[in-house]
Amino acid sequence: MEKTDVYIDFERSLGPWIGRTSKMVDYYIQEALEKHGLDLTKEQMVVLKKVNDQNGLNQNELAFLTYRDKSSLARLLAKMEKKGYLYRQQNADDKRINEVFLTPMGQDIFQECKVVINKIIQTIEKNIDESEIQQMIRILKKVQQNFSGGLPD
Amino acid sequence: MEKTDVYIDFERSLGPWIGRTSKMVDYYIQEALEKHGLDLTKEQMVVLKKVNDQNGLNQNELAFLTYRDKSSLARLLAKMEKKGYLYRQQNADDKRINEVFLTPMGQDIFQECKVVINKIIQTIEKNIDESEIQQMIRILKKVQQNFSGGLPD
DNA sequence: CCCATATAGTTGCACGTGCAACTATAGTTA
DNA sequence: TAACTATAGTTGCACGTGCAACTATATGGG
Repeated sequence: MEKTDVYIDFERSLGPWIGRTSKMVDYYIQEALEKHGLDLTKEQMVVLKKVNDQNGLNQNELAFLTYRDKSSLARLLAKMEKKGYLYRQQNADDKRINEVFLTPMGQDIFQECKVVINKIIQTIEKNIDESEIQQMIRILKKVQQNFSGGLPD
Repeated sequence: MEKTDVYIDFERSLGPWIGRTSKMVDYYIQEALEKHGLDLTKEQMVVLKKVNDQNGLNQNELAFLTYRDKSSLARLLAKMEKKGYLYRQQNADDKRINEVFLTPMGQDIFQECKVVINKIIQTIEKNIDESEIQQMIRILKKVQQNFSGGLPD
């Protein structure tokens, strides 16, 4: 390679490491959910947890809080509603709004889910001490801030 | 919340931070590619780079090296072949094998791509010094190792 | 030589994604 | 009240994903 060539060392940079680790975390979560016999995807789990924590949120709020497009959220809700985990209730004052609630069945599923979530957290953070976790989160925040300014020209 | 309740603080744990940052990185890359007028997705870029670095890999190797299922890879290749970025050549000795090569057009696209990749690396790592990057990669490796043992019971 | 097994690649399926266009309702202003 | 605008949610589209079943070619043993 010539000196003037732009050297690409993407592998040694943060991006691919974050991406690959994220992918592994996702696989692990999916596997853990299946192993516990839960009929849930990782994405559905995130929505289930959010609805459990804050009952009655509308779809736009839920989409924002779970970092997805409102159309993606609508489709997740449709599937979870079909499985009987939650229901959408039209707001009487503003008929455009659907408020989302867990069914008793959804609440039960979430109780099971909590066990899995805790197991996941323990596995991810095994052999990593609290100071390292804080350090890591601090740097990840920096990375996120680096994108807030938009694209450089 | 009762003391006996399993407290879930997923938000303060590493998992969601890694996932969200990864998502932001992906959006950023996609945006950067579009802004440079490159008709490429982030995933196609990864494949393009790998084929550029190692010409003549077969599909299985390429799938392994880019961390995807061989079927996902096959579909990426089909799209990139259709756009004229690469071609697949059946191995004469073992007709099951396709070896993958960049076309001249694919090589040109990759040259453009390099500029974008370097811009991405710079943006991600802005205000983060080398020791922090090394620290981060060290912890991410630990997280990945935590999954290698399979699921705990 | 033939059959069983292994391997490379493809295809069908169900999942999730964002964007853009669309419907319906709400609110505001002439 | 009618018209314009904003907002919540849905739908079509193209993208990418893994798994399982499938085809075709290779290989090794009886």
